[in-house]
Amino acid sequence: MKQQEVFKAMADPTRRAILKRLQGGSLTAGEIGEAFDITPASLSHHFAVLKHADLVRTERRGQYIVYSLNSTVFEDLARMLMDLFPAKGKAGGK
Amino acid sequence: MKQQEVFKAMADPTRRAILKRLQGGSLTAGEIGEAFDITPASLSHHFAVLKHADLVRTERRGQYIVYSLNSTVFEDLARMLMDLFPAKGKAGGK
DNA sequence: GCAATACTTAGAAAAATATCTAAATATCTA
DNA sequence: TAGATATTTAGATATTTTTCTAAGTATTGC
Repeated sequence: MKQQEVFKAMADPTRRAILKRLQGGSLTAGEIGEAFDITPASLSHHFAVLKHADLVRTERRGQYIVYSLNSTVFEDLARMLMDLFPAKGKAGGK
Repeated sequence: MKQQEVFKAMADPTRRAILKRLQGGSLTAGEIGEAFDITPASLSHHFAVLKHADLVRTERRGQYIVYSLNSTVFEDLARMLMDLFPAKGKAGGK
């Protein structure tokens, strides 16, 4: 996991909202964009950041591009966080 | 939890390194600073961001100011992430 | 092939962030 | 109280990020 890229990606509220929209399942770029008051170009930039962080996956379907969540990275991130703070009850910790 | 503040705080590598240093226990601002090639003023700015996100707690001890982790927020953040991605195995999810 | 649709890339402007120097505040100790 | 140490605040500058407009690429359907 590229930690820096992932955290940077998560730091923007628009991007977090995009991820949230994808919770329900895959959507095309256009479908995602409907929810935001932002140009397609700006949206595309956000997609690029999310993709670079490997938080989303893409697949072309005809003239559409379909985005979906990459749950794996979320799991890694959550694990990383759990690792970052000292376990209070348990002995664990890397 | 102020989600936006927390994510923004975590997005900077220096701040994540500060948090990491605090895993071992409380440290004074100066002790933390030893590890970084950055002025006390800049460091202080990072402390302010971390404090604002409630990721660290402070306590004055004489002329020193002692910083320590606030594990609670890390737990909240980890939970939030688990919530953000669709549970694959379990049925859960808010 | 040509026009329409969906999306991305390039380049510029605006806004936010990180860093610095200088000065201020708080506390200790002589 | 004065001087030294620890840290923060203020204000300026440099860098990064977000957003936009305009132009480019890919695909569909006539």
